[in-house]
Amino acid sequence: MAIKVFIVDDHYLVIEGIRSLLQNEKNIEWVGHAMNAESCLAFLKTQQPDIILMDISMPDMSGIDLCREVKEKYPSVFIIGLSTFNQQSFVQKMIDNGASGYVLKNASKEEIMEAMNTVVKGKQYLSFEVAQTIKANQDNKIILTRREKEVLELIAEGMTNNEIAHKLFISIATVDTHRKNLLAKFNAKNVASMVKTAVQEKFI
Amino acid sequence: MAIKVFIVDDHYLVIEGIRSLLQNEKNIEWVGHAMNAESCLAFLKTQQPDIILMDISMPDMSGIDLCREVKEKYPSVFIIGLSTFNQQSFVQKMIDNGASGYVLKNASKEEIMEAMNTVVKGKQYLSFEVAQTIKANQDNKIILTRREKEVLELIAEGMTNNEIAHKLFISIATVDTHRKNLLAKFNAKNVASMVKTAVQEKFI
DNA sequence: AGATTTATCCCCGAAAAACAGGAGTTTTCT
DNA sequence: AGAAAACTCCTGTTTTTCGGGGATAAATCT
Repeated sequence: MAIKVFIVDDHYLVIEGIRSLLQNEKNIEWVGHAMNAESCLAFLKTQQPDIILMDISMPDMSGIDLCREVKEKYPSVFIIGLSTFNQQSFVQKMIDNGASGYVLKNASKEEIMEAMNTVVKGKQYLSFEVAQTIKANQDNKIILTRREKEVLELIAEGMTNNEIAHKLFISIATVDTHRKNLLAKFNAKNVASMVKTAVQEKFI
Repeated sequence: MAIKVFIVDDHYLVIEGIRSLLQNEKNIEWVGHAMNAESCLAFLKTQQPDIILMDISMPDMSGIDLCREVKEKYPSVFIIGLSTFNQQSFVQKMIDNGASGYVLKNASKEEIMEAMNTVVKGKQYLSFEVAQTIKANQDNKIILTRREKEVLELIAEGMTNNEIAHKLFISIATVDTHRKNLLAKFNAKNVASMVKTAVQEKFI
């Protein structure tokens, strides 16, 4: 029996690409597409595909949130994240929210087919590059505590230790300690370089 | 006579999408595709299309550079930038390097057709959203001098005024002045907030 | 229950940045 | 050639950061 595939992506070209790709595949049945989260949910009320290929960036709702919502309502539908961004945080969130796979948009036809055939069996599929990045990132990952994240953000807002202390109702000394620990964790010699990497690595 | 179209994009799905889209257009002739800059240049040695649809992000060379190279060697070929990113700096650079148009990947078939029909006449085509963003960005744009950019980058590297002064062979006082002017231009009260916006707005 | 992590607080002193305000010289544009 | 912009340098003062310490209570994990 053919695998029923649905796709959600606001990029018209990608939808066309997938459609064209799957056209000649016998064990794949294209059941439709949506260009935003809302119409995807509307479609699911009428029928459920076996697999949803889901972009992570959409106009009305992020794929991350849509993924959770779909999985809550229709647990039997398998979801494969589809994205240009090989970014560990996105992948992790998709998986956390119930996605079974993650494939980059520069994937080959074979890879996409393999991904679908894998997840439909209940297994997980991550494209090679994604798996690589995740592994690499997990090794040299900076882990911040809740409080440190708060302080980091306020520092990046341009607030002084004094101002942060008042805002968080803690002592200046405490803020200073957090600041020191942040600098150490980021291996930065001052806030300028710390904020730079923090923004680049999406901490802020 | 049909417009000869070539596409360079490392995203397989996008190539498939475009191909599928153009298939039924009578005045469009698909002459081929490449998935990286090198094979694009190789193709151009054998024949020149009327239009190249060019992704800005590619594995071996950025579309920005490829655009310049192609335009130098084959000035009669029109180039349309193709990207997911609606980012003013990219668009500007593509245009500066000789591109005649810029279209987002979530464009409709009609928009892409219009873009091609426009640029082939020698006119410029920017997709609506892109034009909007450019206009919006030009209004509240922070303009930095060469020296200020240098200093900004070194600040973000974590260097002190003293270190920067030595590196650039200027006085500490001068670095301090640049720093002051930078803070004023960014409307920031310290480097932390300045670096944050600088990174976010792609100055770094 | 014991160990680890997290969050809190404190001191000191040197270094650096931020703030204020002025001023001369060289490029660049018109 | 003249104006504007960019780059350069200066003196001071105040504020903030940064690099060392060390310490205690509470939460979390094993």
